[in-house]
Formats: sequence, C-alpha cells, structure tokens
Amino acid sequence: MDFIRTIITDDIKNGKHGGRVHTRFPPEPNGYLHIGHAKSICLNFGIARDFQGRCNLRFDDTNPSKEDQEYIDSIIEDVRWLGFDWEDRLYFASDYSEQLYAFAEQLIKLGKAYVCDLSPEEIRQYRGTLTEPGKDSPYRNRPIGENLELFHRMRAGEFSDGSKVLRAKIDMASPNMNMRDPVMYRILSATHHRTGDSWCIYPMYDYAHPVSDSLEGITHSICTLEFEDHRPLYDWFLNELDIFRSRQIEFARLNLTHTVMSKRKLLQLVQENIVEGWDDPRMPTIAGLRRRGFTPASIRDFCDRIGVAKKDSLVDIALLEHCLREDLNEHAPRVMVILKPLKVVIDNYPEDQTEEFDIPFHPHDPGMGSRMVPFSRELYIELDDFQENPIPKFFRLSPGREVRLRGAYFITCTQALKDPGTGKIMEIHCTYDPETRGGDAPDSRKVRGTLHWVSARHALTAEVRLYDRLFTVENPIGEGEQHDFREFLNSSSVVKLGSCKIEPSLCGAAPLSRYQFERLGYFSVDPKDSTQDSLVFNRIVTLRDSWSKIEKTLPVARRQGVTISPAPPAQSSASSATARDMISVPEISIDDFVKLDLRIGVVREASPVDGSDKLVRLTVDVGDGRIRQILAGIRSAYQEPGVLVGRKVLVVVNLKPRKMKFGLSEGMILAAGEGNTLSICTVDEGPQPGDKVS
RNA sequence: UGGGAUGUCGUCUAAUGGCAGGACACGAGAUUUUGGAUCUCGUUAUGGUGGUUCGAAUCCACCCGUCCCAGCCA
Repeated sequence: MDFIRTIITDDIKNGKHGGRVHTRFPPEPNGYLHIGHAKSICLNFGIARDFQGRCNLRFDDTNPSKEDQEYIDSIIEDVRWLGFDWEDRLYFASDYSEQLYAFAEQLIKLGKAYVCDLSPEEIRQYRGTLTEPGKDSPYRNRPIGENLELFHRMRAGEFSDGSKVLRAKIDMASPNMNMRDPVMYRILSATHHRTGDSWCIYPMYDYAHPVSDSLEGITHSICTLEFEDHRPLYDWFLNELDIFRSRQIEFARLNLTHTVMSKRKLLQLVQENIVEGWDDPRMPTIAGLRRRGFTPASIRDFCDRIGVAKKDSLVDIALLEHCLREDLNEHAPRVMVILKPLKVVIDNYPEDQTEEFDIPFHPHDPGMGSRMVPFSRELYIELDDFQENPIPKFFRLSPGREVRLRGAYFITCTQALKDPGTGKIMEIHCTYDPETRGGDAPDSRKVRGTLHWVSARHALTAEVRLYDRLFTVENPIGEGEQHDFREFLNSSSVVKLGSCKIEPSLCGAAPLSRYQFERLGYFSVDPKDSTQDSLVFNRIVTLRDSWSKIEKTLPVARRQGVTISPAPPAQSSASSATARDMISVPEISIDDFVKLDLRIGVVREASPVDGSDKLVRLTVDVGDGRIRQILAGIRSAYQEPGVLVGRKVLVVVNLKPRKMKFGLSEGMILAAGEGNTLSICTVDEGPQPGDKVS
C-alpha cells in the first residue's frame, strides 16, 4: 500500500469525515493529457474505487488566456478511454466564480486581503528574494471599505488589465515565497471559453483550488510535489474562511525514460513539426498512445506497478512495454505479415495449385478461433530471414538449409538468384516436403527455424509504420544545461514501409484493432490514415527479441557475413593495435560512443592479481590529480605486467567504478585482439596524461 | 547563501526497532510449430560518518547528493 492510501486508511480508522473519501482529478484545459496524468487519474479514481468513495473530474479553468474547449473535449475523451467514470460529477472551477468572489469579499472584510496597485514589476521587486525578506506594499493597509469598493470596481471592469490585483495579507517576510502576500485575483479582459465575457477578473490557482476542493467536499486533494510549498497557503485560505478543510497530499510526478513529459516541450514538438500532432503515435500523450494501439488496461497496470511515493523518479519505459506485451500477448490474434518481402518459389509445388491451412489465431487460446490461410507456389518471406552466408547462430533460411513455414510445410533452399549488377538477392528457390503438411515431420526430424510467410498471389499490400523511442537517451532534459532536448531525438523513431504483404484475413480490419504479426510485434490499424482498401498499421511494440541480443554480441564483420583478411600492421602512431584487432568490437552507436571520456594515462604500477589468473592490477595517472586503480583482464598477454610501467595507455575515465572481488576498478584501458595476441593500445609520444582522446 | 522535500538492487517500489522482499531490466538453463510465450535458477541495494540499542534501512547528530520555490501560470 502506498503512503497516500496509508494516510486515508488512518483517516477512516479515526472517523475523519465520517469515513467518507472523495478525491478529484483537476486538469487545466490548456493541453493534452499524457501518461503522467494517467498516473494521477489512476491514483485519484483508484483511491475512490478502493475506499468506496467518489472522484470528481474538475477542470481548473481559471486562466482564459491559455485554455480552450478543444482541450476540454480531449481530456474528457482520454479519461473515459482510460476506463474511469465520474458519473454526474463533471465540474469547472469557473462554475464557482460567484462563490469565489463572495469568499474573497469575506477575506477583505476580515482584513485578510487588500487591493494592491503595484505593477507586476513592482510586485516582483517588493517580494524580495529567496534569501532576503520582501517589504510591505504601500497599499497593504488600505481601509477595508476602500478595498471592498475597489474590488467591486475591479469586477465591474473599471480598471485596465494589470493595473490592480487582490492580494492575501499574510507575511512579506515569510521564508516561503508563496506566503508573501500572494495574488488572489488579477484583471484579465479575455473571453473565457465557458463564462464568455461575464468576468474580467479571474482567481489564481492558489486561491481557487482550495476553495473549489472545499466546495466539493474533497477529503483528500492529491497533487504533485511542486505544490508542497503551496500547502501552507492552501491551509491558510481554508482556515481564514473557516470552510470545509480538504487535505492536500503531494506525490512525485511520473518521469519516463526516452521521452519528455512537460506540456511546454510536448507543445514544442507539435509546433515545430517534429511530430505529426498531439496524437502522433510517438507522443507520450494519451491520444498518441491510443492511436499507437496501446490498451487502456496496460496503462492502468503500469500505473499500478510504478507505485506512488515522494521521491523523484525516472521510470524505465521498458516497464510500460512489458505491461503492454503482457496484455497483448494474451489478447491479440496472431496473423502473418511480411514487412520486407523476399520472393520464394517452391519449384516442386504445382504451378496452378492452391491450398488452405487452418491456423489458430492464438497458440494457447483455442477460444480465439482460427482462420484459413492460402498457400501457393510463390510466397513472400521476410528478407531478414534469409542469409546467403549465415552468420553463427543464425538458424533461419540459407542455401541447403531446411526450415518450417509456420503451419504449412518444411522447405529447403536450393538456390538464391542475385542481381548480377548489385549482388542483391532477388528471389530464392526452394523445394518442399509434402510429408510435412501442417508443419510436422512424420519422421520427427527437427528444424531450427520457423518462418512466417504470405502467399504472393493472395497477399494484400499495406503500409506499416515502425515506431521506436522518440529519444536516444534515457533523460533528454537531464544531459546538462548546455544541451537542448531536441539534440537527442531518435532519427529513426518512425520508419514507414509502403509495400508490406499481409495475409488476406486482415482485409477490412477495424480501426484500432490489434494483432500480433508473428515474430515481429504487435500492430494496430491506424484510425486516421487507413481507408477501406488500403490499411495502415502502426507498430505498438516489438516482441521481446532475444535474437537481436545475440546479434549485438557478434562482431560487426561476422554479423555482416564478411570474411576478414589479415590486415597489415596499422601505421597510426596513436595505437599499436592493428585494424584487424579493432574490427571485432561489438557495435554501439555513435551516440553511445561520444559519451566515452577517453584520456591518456601513464601506468605507474602493474602487478598480477593474487588469486586471479586473468587480472592485472594497474595504477594509472590520468592527469586528474589522483592515481586510479584499474583491474584489467589482460594477464594472458602480460605474464609480466611490469613491462607496462611507464607506458602511456588509453583509459575510459567516466565509468562508474566497478566493485570487483579483488578491489575497486576505476576505469578501463583500451586493448585489442584476442587470446594471447591481445595487446594494450599505447601511445608513444606527444600526448600527456589527462589529454582528451578524440 | 533562505525555505520546503527526498536519498534502499541498473530502474521502480516494500520492509513503520527484529531474516532487506517484490516487479522490471540483466544473465543462465529447460521447453517451444513465433529466436514469441511459458517454466526454473541466478547476480546486484539501505548516500557517508558517528551515536543510542541485545538488535538500526528505520531513532539521534553531523556531513554529502538530488529535486522544488522569487508568474498578475497551473
């Protein structure tokens, strides 16, 4: 149970509010809701559900200059879609205008509020700073009668925008800035999206919110951490007015890796056409997630799992993806779609023959039924499922190899036809084994791979959009002040494939319906760009992919099926490693690589590590004023590590130190090669310890 | 440099003076007509230093790190 539910449980136990629990979700209609709001929605409505209470939907519409009906509509749609119900309790702070005004008059009469004629600039100056107290406004001690009269005239429209405000009279010397006579009302001659032109003064959040909560009998007013400093003010208004006392409780807002959450930055992405609108499937907005194909249940599950606390956090988007896959795995029907088609001709299959296979929609849920999938002599398979020179551990199709076509037959590749000019594979030829109909071998021989396929003659063509994370780094706004978050945009966050081959059962698929494209991921029908005869699919999320992990650990050259020929010794003076040595480094992106801080270091000591036959203990001076210990697995090449003393080496210095059995290792040194051909990259002259290597 | 918060595995989150647990991620294995799913196993944490106590993530003191606050925005 989270800390808020603990508080509420205690309140109920103590009979507070007669055991009544009433929350509210209070969005300002000035933007679209995002997944961070979903956390708040799930919290507020979830608490109401758990404690047999109620939750209101209330729009905090006190600033007509930023708000719009469009946002109200989208917010209502989004909260509903997430699966929550406010019954008849849809409220607007603007509905309380008269009450808010009357309470303000009451505070004036109590001598707790005054009309102030200072300009915005003067108010700022009078407020003081974080370390110095403010000073009283010259209008602070206006007589009550005069305040009342001026406030009436403010409402009547006698003064220009910004010329006067109503302020609470609290304490200009408070260490809490919010208590230094905060503004309660400002003059704003703007047309309000709901109240039109009937008002020209509008209450500020700090005043309107506690009063609105109180009016609605909200028992627990849950908001985010940045309002913690406002709580004394929240309580002050309710106390001075002596009205129902709601209790404000703050929790940490949601941050997600590989995206941004602030309304301002999301707006920027939209306005600068970095994305295609608020509902772009890459956006973390509810509208974007919905269009992408996310299920409301997976978002609710995610919000349950991230918990609620007061610590600032950055939740791994992998958790969201996990919740999605868990839901979709259970509920999405399986179909076969080829993203990048490669034609396969089955030479021993009769040219004019067609047959159909009855393939279930779900491997473990017979209740989902099945569909007939046509098969013929010419098929499409995935381009990636064929390699002429298969790399290690690749167990799909290659010349001479047998694989299973899902639910159909075993086929064996006999030949690959290449474009003589480019060497590109154009078409492959196979034979099939009629005895393996349905995908089982009568002699129970095994194949390593099972491929998805689509009959060429029966296939439909569709567009498929592959979406990926919007940003390449975990926290685009946390990379230091010299960086703009747009620097980290993922250039391949969307890849649109125009001529994908889909199985005929997909014909007429409904907008937003979700499928698993076998071996590829989960996809849904784009509701905006699909038409009756041309479907567009969005990739919601890939399948978990253990192959890509295997692939990443393979050396670049092997992965591409390149034969490495021995290279001549490198001429470079910066390194004694050869080109051949360098090529077998696992691939990382340039973005990853630039994060490495490589420095020249001088080896001061080098000795074998007792108890380890691989490690060498080095102490290295990298010019930062202290000597680092580095444990390196280079013993095989340096039986007598002493020879390294005095050499200049290349050190990665910005790594988190690793605690090893034999001590702390504070860096890595660059080495190349394998087995006993391994050698450390050394530098012979020029650079000094601490020099940056680029 | 004022005030308010907050520090537990890589990440999120439990443990309210008594065995530091779970989820995700990661790794290994089994299984598999999706390199999916499923199952089994595993690695990894109380910011630091003192103190109180039989016993401290928890209480106390000091230190350190991070976040928020000087809108007539919310």
